[in-house]
Amino acid sequence: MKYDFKKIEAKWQKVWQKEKVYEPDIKKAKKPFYNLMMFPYPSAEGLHVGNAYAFIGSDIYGRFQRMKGNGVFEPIGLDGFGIHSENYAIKIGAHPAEQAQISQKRFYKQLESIGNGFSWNEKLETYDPAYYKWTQWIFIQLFRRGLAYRKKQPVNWCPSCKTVLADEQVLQRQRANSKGQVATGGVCERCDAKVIKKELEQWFFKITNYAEKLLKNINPPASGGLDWSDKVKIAQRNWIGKSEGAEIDFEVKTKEEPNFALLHGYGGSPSGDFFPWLKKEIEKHGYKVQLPLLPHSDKSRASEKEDMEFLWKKVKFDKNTTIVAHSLGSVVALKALEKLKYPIRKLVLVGGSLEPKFKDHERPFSKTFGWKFNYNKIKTNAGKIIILHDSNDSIIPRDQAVKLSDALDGELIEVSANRTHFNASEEPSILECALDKIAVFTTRPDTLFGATYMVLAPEHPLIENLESRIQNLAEVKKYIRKAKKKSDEDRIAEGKEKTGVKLKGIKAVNPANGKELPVWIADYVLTGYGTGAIMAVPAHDERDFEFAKKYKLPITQVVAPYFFADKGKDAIRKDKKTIRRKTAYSFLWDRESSRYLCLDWEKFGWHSGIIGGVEENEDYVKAAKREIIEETGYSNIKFVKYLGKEVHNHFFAAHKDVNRYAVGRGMLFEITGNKKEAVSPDDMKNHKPVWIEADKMKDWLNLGNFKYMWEVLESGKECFVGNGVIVNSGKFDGLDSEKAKWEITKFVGGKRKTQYRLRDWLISRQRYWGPPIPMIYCEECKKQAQNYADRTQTNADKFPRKSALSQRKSAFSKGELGNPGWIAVPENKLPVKLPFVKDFRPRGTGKSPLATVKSFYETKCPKCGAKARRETDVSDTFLDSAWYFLRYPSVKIPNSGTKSEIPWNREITRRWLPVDMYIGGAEHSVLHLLYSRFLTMFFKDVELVDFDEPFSKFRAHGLLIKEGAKMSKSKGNVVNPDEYVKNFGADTLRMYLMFLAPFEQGGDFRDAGIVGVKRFLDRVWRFYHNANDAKQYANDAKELDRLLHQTIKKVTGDIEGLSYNTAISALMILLNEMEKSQKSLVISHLSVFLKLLAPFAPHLSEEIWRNVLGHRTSIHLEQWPKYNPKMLKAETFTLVIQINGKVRDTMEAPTGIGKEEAEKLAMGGEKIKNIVESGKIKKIIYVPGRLINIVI
RNA sequence: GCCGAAGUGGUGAAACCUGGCAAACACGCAACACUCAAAAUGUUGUGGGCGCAAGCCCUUGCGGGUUCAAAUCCCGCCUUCGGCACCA
Repeated sequence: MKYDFKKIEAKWQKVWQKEKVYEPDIKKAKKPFYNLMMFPYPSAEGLHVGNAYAFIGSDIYGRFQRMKGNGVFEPIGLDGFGIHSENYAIKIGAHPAEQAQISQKRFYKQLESIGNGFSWNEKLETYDPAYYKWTQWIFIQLFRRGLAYRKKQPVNWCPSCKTVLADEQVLQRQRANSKGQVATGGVCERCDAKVIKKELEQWFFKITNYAEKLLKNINPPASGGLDWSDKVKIAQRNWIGKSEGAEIDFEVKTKEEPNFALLHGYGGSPSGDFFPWLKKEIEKHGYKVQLPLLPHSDKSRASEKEDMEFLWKKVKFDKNTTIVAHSLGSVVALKALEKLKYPIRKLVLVGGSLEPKFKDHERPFSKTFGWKFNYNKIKTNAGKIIILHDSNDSIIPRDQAVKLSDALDGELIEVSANRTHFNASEEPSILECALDKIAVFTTRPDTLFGATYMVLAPEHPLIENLESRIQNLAEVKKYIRKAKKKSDEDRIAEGKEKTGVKLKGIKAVNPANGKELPVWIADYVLTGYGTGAIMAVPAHDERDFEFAKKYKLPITQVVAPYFFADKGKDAIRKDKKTIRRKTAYSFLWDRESSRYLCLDWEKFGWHSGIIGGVEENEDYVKAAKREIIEETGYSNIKFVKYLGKEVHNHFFAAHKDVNRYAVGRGMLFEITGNKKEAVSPDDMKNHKPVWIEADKMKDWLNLGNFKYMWEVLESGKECFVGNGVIVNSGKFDGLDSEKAKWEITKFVGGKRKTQYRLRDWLISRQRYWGPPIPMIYCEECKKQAQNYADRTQTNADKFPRKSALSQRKSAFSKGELGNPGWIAVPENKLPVKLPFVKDFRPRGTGKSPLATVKSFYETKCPKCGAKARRETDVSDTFLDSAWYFLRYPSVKIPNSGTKSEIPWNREITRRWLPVDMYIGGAEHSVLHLLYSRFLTMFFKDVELVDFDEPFSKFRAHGLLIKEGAKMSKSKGNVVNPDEYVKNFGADTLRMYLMFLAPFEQGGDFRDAGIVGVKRFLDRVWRFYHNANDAKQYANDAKELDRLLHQTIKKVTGDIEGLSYNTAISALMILLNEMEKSQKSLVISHLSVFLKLLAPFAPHLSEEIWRNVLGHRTSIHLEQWPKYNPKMLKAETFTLVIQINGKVRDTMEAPTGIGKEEAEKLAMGGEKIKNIVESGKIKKIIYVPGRLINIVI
């Protein structure tokens, strides 16, 4: 009988579907096991063999788990919404909606043909409105809770295709520029044009809110944590990129110094509240302060006229004036600004109010201070405006502060004052607002004293505020414009060379030492990270060093490499005193022979360069020169360069019998002639000069400081980024730099801060083929929302809930308040269906093609009914796939048991999730998995699920290549699985793919190899048809039994570890043996082998199981064989006999023998006897059950 | 530059976690059997060198170390592949 795989495979695929072999009872399944494989995005070219490879590997695992008695759920679906599918449609000139239907059909057919045990009942497609309805719903949930927001952000733009590109569509290319520097740059996937940046306003998800949790959960306590491969965990950890450091404020100084006018409040005075303190603090900075006693301090006299007349007469305002006004003083300040004929520098309103509405206060003001203002006038005159509000203010309600900031377009800063309404005698937040500051994030606050300049990102907001005081504004603006538009291609032209422009007229003050620093803007500082500004410490940061060198900025060392002997012969001795000495270290170079003159301190075991003390009237170079001549005699020498900066070395100097603390510098000298002086024998006493070859230096030198200097010489890296001892930092000198970090931070009033590299998730795509973002923009609601807008994010929750304001606030969700004008589509109006647009191709406008469909975007505001406009962007494909695993089990089950409709059934979700085994491509180990984890955490927080990690176990499959090269259409080496299914059968293809290499490693598909597996299956087929009467034979074959049990053990373990290749090889070995010993077969051998084979070759094994062995039910529902540990052991083993670790003989020995018996056995052999006789036995090692090693 | 993975026959690979006969299992190749012949199938052989042979020597990218014993553990280097890339 012939193995007719075509017939067999088609037959069983149908039967399986009919018998629902692979469909667990979703509601009741016992031991539910969710076996998930990342769903593919389909193209009409059909299933790639890489997809097949991954799916088969996942399926084998699922089948194995099913036979282990689990209710396995193995769903399948298509990720056909999004950019990949759209691009494919563009390429072949089809419409994605129509193409999706064609691709879907083909894909499902192909997926069926490879024989996977899918639950076909639960399939889903991301472009199905029934699915993306929920994708939109999820967007709305995030929006409501303030986790979806709008922000301007540069996007990738292809000027040739005139379209926005997703990051994945930008290919990184390495190119060399004209200078020969190599850099990478982005080019368009489709047309190869250089990609530039363009700014657009987009939707983002605040994944950064979960940064810490995303990081922490990766490395959970042993109890039920994430079983993921380390590689993926590390990749995620790097992506999140946590770093701890400090935020430190630098004060900004301009040529024209500011002066201050402090205006107290009602009933206050220059000696009340924080005013005396504030005046003193500002004066400390050397600025002039005016602090008048205003007429309104006397309640009865409060009036506009009087206050104003007083101000004009007594207080001087100019363009450098900063007004700080407290409480009712704010009203006076505003009126003054309205009348002023020129703008001032800055206005700080502390606990101020727009209208004379003071809570719980008697109000003589209504008549005297019921003023009206011309806000536009005030805005232009006030310069920068800051509204400082105390979140616990008992006098000024918060809505007043919000209104004030709205009316004036001011920056609202909400803090917790030391006393309510800023009534304490010291209020540091006021000082911070009054002075101009640049906040900086650094992980090295210990190097603060070495900050010699400051750099702002080109987009830094402060630049705008300082505009009037920047003397080279035109140049600066030009740089900013260029930087913003800068494409990666431009970067290539520049190499990685840093560029920047100095802000002339602007200085910053180093808070550690009060020194004035120049301020630069440069695009090597990124807007999106930290505060968008850095303190530059060129001596200890390579980037800053490079920049400082290019622009000739000062470099100050503040950390010295520190070498401290705490053990060994040079260890500090407590009984000796420590002598500090300035020391010159040098290497003398002989260019011709490429050797260096060093010192060998034979008695002390030191290998060093030339060492010498620096005398009072000498500098390092002079001292080194003198020392070289004294100690080596060479006098024709020339100084070449310093090797790094100061180095500290603390050790016990045996030759002088003291502890020495040497502070020194390394230098390189070169020999210029062969003149040599005599060296006094006294100088030769402790050490003698030796010449060392350049390539030996690294190994020869054995003192830390010299090793370091040699490294500097070799690498040319003068910048020291390591830890060490603090120098040039005032009272912190001598401290360990690691310890100094937080002491210096504290000293300058900095804050400890944790930064993450992770950025918020950009959701908007200006494309067609995706779920429309379910948002509507309404001008009417914008005004409403702004009135109550919560401008501050930090203290929003502190605000008392019971107040009338918060009740009114509840009319708007957090998202609506944070994004005034944006209203979510009501849930019962979902889905927002993607309209059919004939010309769906991306436009050159930076807008989605949906923006051309009037009937789509013209709508009414669901909140107020006014005319409104729908969002026309669609969401990122990653959003579709970030939650599909939650949907699968609930696809066919309408939700139940919950009040409001949600995308999944809670009970079923509880039963099936988290996913027990998730297999997918390594290329998704960062983004897809991170996004899925983020959404799951969010769902947990809003109580939609009760777990916060979606995938308990994840493994990445390897990449399948063809004949040693990546498969690609341009190479014409793409393998079409259909062909192989047709020619060899699905079972053969399955086994071949898995046999190639470990599943997690990936394999090399070579046509030649597949026949081996085909032969194997042919042999299985023939074997079973010939061995039909095996049951006649007695069970007398111990050897075969043992192999059978060993194979069960091996295959079981290998499948668990995804080592399918070795599992298959074990099956081959077993078949070989069974064929050889047909006579000793029993029926149990036949079933066991077949069951072990079943996950790999499901059709063949099913056919034999039912039609040859005569079973009625599917083999795939059978119990997985168990091995008997007792059956694994043999009665004899091969004793390996080694002489000196080399195998000389082997012999069969009974399993349990001890050392003596083994020895006797070994010596018994002629061969061994001969060898042993020639020498004396030193030692005998016996490894029970394995070998004996005789050492002679 | 940083992070990660990997280097073993003509080829895919196994043994690496847990040190103990390196190359399992397959492909390919060679010879033989069956055949008029071929295909298919089967049998045998197949890391390299020396040898008629028994046997001996060498061999897991390179160099060192630990050990009775190293592909396996440790240190240093080289090469290839993958990811990130001015993250202060």
